[in-house]
Amino acid sequence: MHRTRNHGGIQFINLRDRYGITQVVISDTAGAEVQELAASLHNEYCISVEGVVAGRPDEMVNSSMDTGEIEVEASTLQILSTCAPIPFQIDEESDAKEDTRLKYRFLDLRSGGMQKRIKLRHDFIRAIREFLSERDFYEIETPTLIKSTPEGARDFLVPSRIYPGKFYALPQSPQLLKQILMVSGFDKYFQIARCYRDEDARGDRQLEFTQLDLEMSFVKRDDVLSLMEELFHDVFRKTIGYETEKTFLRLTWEEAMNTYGVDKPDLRYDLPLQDFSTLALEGSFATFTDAIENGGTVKVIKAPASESVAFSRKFITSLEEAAKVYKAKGLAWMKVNAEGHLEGGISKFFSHIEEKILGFTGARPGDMLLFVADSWRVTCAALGAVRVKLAKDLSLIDTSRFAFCWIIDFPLFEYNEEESHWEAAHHMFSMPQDQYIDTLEEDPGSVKGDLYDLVLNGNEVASGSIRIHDVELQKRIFRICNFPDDVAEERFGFLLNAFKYGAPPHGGIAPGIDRMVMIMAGETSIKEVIAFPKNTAAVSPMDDSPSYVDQQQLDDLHLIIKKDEKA
RNA sequence: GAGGGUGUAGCGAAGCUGGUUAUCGCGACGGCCUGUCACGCCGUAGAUCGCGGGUUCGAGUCCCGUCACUCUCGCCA
Repeated sequence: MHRTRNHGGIQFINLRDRYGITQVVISDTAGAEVQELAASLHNEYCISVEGVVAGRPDEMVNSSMDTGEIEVEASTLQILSTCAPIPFQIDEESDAKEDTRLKYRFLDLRSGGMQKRIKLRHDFIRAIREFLSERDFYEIETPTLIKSTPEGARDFLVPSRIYPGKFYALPQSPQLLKQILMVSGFDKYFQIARCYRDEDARGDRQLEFTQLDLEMSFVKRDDVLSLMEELFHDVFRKTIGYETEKTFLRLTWEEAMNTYGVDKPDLRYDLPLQDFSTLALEGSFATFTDAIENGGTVKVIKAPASESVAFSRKFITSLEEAAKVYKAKGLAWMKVNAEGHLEGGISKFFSHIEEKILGFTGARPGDMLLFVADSWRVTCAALGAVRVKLAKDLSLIDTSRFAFCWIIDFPLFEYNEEESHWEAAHHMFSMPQDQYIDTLEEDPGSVKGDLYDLVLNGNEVASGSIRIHDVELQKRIFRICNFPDDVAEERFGFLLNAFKYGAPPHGGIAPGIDRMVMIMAGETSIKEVIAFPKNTAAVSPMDDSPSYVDQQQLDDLHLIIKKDEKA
């Protein structure tokens, strides 16, 4: 029972189920007994009503309600279950704090919004299964108790009762198993796979999450990309009636970093970054020239004049704060005044090349230019953050769009300063691009991989690659990543062994289901599309996991708990 | 590991520079009401202001500490 309105002689009940709300009328015709029982009803009771569905009198039609033209004239009423006082009201969207919503998730899930999002998630997964099944993919389950392999994130470990001191790990993804399925001849595989990574949670990250895991044999990069383009075109149309582009824009990693400052650009707005280094050298602003002499880069972004937001000191400071999060030391600026001249900020260092700057940036009266000078990485990241904040604050985001793009040609390796060795930027099973294969070891940092990410509205929603299927090449990659042959053999021997037996070339991708549904639902937290999520402290407030276990369970698992130093 | 924000009744909020009995809406409880649909009207109860300490004649308000939640950096291929 959603709500009731008792007028003494007549009572209305809004009866709610998964499909919506229908009005029940309790009037004289129901009889005194039913009327009396109805008067005792409270919100969220579970009730059973029998009666006649009838059209409402003309003037009583409620046009704002799907079922507003009819009502049920009750003849019998039964209380199936009463309800304790509820901690928050159940409406379309709950206004309770997230913590409270999670503690009483069974109530929160009754809200219209949660019901819709869970349905959307179901529809999305169903459409994916249908699309891929029609294309001859097999859905194959892989184990959730696997060997712990060093792949990047921390593993969740499961102690073995039978083998003291040995552990299973929960998969960070079915990566190695799906590659082995390729060796086994299942050349088109997918799975709606749960993945586990023991790292800190975020708004768009849970420690367990769901991927569409997918792999194909005998494919090149473009085969995977075009399959995904068709898949999402089909699935978006079927689930939310949105027509995506037939093909998605492709940017190289370098292009994306240079133009948008991130490897996951939001293309619902433009606001490109421009390289200002050449012009900076013509000016006399020491911060810029110093940065360039130290091998750095100066970049500029143009903030278009806004009617609603003044480019005040306070506003610029808030942008500078955004830049500083990404290690920029500051944010330089200049404005174009009504006469079309540069003024304020650092403009005095550049007055002699005003024309060039205005031409280069296309800045018009009322616009503002914002600069960061630092190492290439810091400059890109910091100004990229400024770009995102500008788009939000100046309301430049077209929220009706779903803007997909591919990011390709990622670096294969990055250097781990703390541990002084190279490691895989993506994972160690991705294929280097052909032109680098002979000389991998000479300059790992310059090697581009056959890697691709799918980006949607500024979120990384899928990541994949063409894989290595050659034992020797795989071993070379392991060696570069500080896994000598004996260690690699111990950790990944089963994969190397499989590759000895006629492994086909293969590649795949893994779109994140939670994130995609989140974006489709217009939400900014994946908790809104997960029935039972955990909070940022990795706790489930409803069942209070994680929890302590009995000593007997620990004994069975041969575990001794070290006393916390703080305790 | 680090930074920002929040914490006042079951829920959501207000409470200005410290000053009577901590305010409002929703909800709950009791009553009235025959066409409502966020029904309406009358009434009642409900708060150690997250917790601990300090400053003060006096603390929801100021200071220190601490806990919880949340966002972000790190981390997460």
